Amino acid sequence: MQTTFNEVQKFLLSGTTAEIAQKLLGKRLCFQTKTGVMTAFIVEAEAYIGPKDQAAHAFQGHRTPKNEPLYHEAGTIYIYQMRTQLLLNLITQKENDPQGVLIRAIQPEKGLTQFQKNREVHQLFELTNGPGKLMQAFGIPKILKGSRLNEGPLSLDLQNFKTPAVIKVSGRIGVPNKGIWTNEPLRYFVAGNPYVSRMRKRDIDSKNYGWQ
DNA sequence: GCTACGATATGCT
DNA sequence: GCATATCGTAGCA
Repeated sequence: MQTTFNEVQKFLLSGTTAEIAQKLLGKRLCFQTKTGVMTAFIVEAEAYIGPKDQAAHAFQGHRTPKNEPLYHEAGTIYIYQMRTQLLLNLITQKENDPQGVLIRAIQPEKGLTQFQKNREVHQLFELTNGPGKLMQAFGIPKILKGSRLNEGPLSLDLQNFKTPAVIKVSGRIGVPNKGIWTNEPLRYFVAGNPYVSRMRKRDIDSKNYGWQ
């Protein structure tokens, strides 16, 4: 049984964007490639709260072709390019309510060989512990910007998921000098999971990786 | 056209 | 921790 677009959309409308960012932890991302399917669990996500959020691309209703997908309905994929990296966002809320969740880190499950082929690293945990890194490891193309989840190669699986033992909260990364928005607790991650960005070695739960 | 700059990654100190 | 690589896009002329 596969998750449908309608189910994903319902899920992405089921609370505030901050709540959804939190609920996304442990959910499974699937990417269909020519050679097979690659899957990974979300371990870190940040919420961006629309026009009032100084750190969001839709701050003050800013709207251009570049961030247009932000204004689309829940379940739309928004890919932002920063320098040479791509960043993956899932749109939450209704049409014209530009909110979304930035996927910051994942834990690979199936297709690990393909992940490592796409992105060679010395340390395994370096593979997907950052927003640009995970896009490279997955090999997700920018063309998916503006398309919908579960209708193309990229889908969100709500049936097979893990449950975080402890969810931690912090201010968002890379958001300096933005008043209260710099420290607003809108970043959520699985405590102890080694794939979370900026995770300190001694905080890693090497037994369960932070899962229940 | 030209310029400034960003939700980063990496490598060096 | 801090500099810097390096690229698409917006904003303006």
